[in-house]
Amino acid sequence: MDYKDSLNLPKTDFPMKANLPVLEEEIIKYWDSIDVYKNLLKEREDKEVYVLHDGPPYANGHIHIGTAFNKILKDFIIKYKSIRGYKTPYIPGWDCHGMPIEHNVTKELGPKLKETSTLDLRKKCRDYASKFVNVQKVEFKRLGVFGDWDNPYITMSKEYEADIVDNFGKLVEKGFIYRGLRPIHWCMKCQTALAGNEIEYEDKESPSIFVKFKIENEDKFFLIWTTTPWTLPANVAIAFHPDEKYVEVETSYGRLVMMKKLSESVKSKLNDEKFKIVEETDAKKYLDKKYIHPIDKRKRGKVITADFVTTDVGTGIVHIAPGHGYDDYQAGIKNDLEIVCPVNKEGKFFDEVEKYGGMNVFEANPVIIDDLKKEGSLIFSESIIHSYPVCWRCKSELIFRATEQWFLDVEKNNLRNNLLLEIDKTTWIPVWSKDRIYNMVKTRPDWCLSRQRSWGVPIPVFYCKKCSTPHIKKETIDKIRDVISNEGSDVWFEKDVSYFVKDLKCEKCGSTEFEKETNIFDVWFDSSLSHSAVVKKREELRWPSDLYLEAVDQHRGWFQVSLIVSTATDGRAPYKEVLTHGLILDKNMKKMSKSLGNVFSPETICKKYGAEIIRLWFSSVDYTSDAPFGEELLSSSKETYFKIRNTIRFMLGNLGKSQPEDFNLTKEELHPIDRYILAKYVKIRRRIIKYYDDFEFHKVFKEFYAFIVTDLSSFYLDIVKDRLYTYPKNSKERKSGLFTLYNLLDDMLKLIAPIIPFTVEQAYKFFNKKSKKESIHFEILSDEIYKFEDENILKDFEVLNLLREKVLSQLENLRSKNIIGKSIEANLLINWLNDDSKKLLEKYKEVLDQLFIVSNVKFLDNDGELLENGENKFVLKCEKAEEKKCSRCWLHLESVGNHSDYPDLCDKCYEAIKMEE
RNA sequence: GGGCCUAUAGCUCAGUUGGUUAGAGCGCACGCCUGAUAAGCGUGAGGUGAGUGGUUCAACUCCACUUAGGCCCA
Repeated sequence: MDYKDSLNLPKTDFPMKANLPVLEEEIIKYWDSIDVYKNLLKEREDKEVYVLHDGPPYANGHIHIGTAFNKILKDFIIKYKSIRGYKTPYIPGWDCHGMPIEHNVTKELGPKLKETSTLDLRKKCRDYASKFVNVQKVEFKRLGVFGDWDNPYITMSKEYEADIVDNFGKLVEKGFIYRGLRPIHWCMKCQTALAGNEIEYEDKESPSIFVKFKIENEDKFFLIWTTTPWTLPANVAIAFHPDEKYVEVETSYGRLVMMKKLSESVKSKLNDEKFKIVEETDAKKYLDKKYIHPIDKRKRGKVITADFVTTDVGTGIVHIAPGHGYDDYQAGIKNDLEIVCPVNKEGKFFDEVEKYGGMNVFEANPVIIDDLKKEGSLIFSESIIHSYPVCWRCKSELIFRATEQWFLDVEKNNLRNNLLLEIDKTTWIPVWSKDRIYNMVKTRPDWCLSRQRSWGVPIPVFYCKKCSTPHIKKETIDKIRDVISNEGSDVWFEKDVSYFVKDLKCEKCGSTEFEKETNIFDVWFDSSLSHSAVVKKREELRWPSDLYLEAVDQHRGWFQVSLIVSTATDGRAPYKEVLTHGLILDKNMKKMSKSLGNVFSPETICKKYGAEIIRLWFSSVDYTSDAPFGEELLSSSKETYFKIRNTIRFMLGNLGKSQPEDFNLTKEELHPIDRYILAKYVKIRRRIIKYYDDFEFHKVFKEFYAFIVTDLSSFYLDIVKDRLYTYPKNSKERKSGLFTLYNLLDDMLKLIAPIIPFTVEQAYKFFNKKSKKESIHFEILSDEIYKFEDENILKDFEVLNLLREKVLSQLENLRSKNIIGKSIEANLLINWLNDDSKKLLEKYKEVLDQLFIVSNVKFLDNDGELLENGENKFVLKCEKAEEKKCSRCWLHLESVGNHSDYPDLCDKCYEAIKMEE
């Protein structure tokens, strides 16, 4: 007879197949329909606030896997903190101004650019940014990220722009802002200054030349080395290394001074038979000497020392042009040199420059070399390949060019030291990231705030039309701020000076005619102020933030600029803790790039696999270093997901339609194996909570998944299913199992909710719970489950599990000999050899057959395998069960045949059948 | 060229202050079950710890260098 229908087999509508791409879309619609973000905050109204402030991605293009990684990591934290009972407002933001957008818009315009007014261009940029804000918003939401998507912060909003101007005013008032002439990277094609992060390096071929500079009133020459001949017209000095030895050498070209260490290399390059060292000296000997300028023979140059002088290539003496190099500039400041910059914004020499006026600097290179050759001062020339800065957008080669710019002075008011102190006070995860940003801040130059562009917030300064003196006053800036706060920053390009401020008078010349600054702020200045424009302004947030979380490149970027402005204006860091994650690389740990074709869009993956699969993968990798990503890797994530999902489904299926009140038991009434699995779970859960608190998601993932696989699927669930299927429906044994499943599932769903929010939401719908909420994410993960803590039972099971291992291996042995198939076809003969073992076996004698999933466990002397572990000593042996098989539970038991109305049933199954009749 | 980081099985990760034979899960191979079934269970094979050298009785672990890769800066 087939008793299958009399069993309590699992039954649930929670589907085995997830069909995540569709399911997720549906759940997102559901979340929208219940306004999950707002109502979650409402649920936590009176709770402590946790502020994770979102760093704004750039509103340019679709999101990529790296952006997704960052947002999902943030979402892990937001959802975890929330389910632990914090109120977690999360305001996503977008960085909207800046060069890349303007560049793209400019490119789209093509030749039409010339007819486009600044205002029109800005309008197009604004539309462009808006478009991608909306695109990315949808893409982020699709990943399951909770946030205030209806009210994000947008750096091009009026309020935000006004706040930028406001903070600039504060910085001006405190004296941090100055206007200075300084060499900066200059793109002559884009005609703009570039910030450090807008520069790339490429290999370039440059001339490398040795030029002799005649020492004044002596028949000797300094032999200098340079790779930028075009900077020679701007030469004002030459530099020796302070600690190196120098030599004077007789050559066919006269008596030359050079570094001793490099003289051999110079000799071989010159291939000069006359080459002969005649005197050994050092830099000091030449410091008060002058030399005749290589281009303008009327001028005289100075001799200085500098430690940046290269000692392994060249001649050991370098020419210094403070207007055309950063090191040179620093040396110039130190030695009080003139900053000469005879090059215009198109990269051409000023017309006044003799011979080379109007010539492009790179075109001038060969001409200058030729001239030097003609007059005999060039004594060697070759080509070298070196890495050279290029513009990040147009890829054309950059030059250093001294121009007037607005700067933020990092030394003012002891700012640099304060930054370092603030870095020290902040918690950095991982710890090394503190050293990284510390070293960067320690050596960083002043911040060049101005950009010669259109798409950005204008620098609120006026210039006297007559004498060009800048008018930069807090009161004026505040007035400009008020106008922008009402009308947006476009107004700067629309209206005259008088619209912003009346009765202005030049402090210097008394003129009342002014014009507006045409430069805009570096886009990093915009995002640096989100701590003010967002965290301080939004009432649901609290300043300073608890956490900033961005990729490792933001040590130079957002982490640093935010720290600078916040410390300058508010005297402290805008964050208490900073988490840095690595980047997503391809499966071979190579950088992703379009040209290599190894780029994945999150959208495609969501469509094919689902966001949960990406989330699961992200949770499994250690984000402190870079992580690989590729479609192949996703398949392991997929397997993992199915295992978790199926385990949840099995638990839901066994709980079926039963309600919690159907199996209300006390801890003491529980089956020992149930008490054990709960105790085991508690132990693992404590660790998981700690990992969450430390933001170590890959450990959360690992512990959780290992529990699912090792403790639940292959151990507990495999054991308990016999009890759930075959025991009388209302038996205590069965209730105990249901009670356990219920408590485990209830806690586990909440525990893993931050990682796979969609799946737990779906499971929650099929889960019969008392007092259910609209969403599982409204629930709070309390520590109530810790009441099942039980160290003693864990200790007992350490030994029992060793026994189980032995039993399994013996069963496998029988199976390989075709004596048994499944394990319940066998019996275990076991005996103790000492008191501890006896106690243990007697304590659990009722459940050992279940634990080992065999038909009978018999305490008999036997000739089996010896197991010795610490205080315990057993001998055990498995053999085929010869008892009759119960047709219902399939166990081989003595009691089969006891009941004449059901001769093929054991006692327990007989009882179960009778109760149902 | 400088600062910081990474390197343990095919994959993702563990490995306490240096101390037995370097662990886990997945994947893979083989077997079992067919009452979780596009599931479940068991067993097994996989490692020159990136490389070289050093410190030590003892190094995956500490030090130096090298290689490969990443970020940032020049």
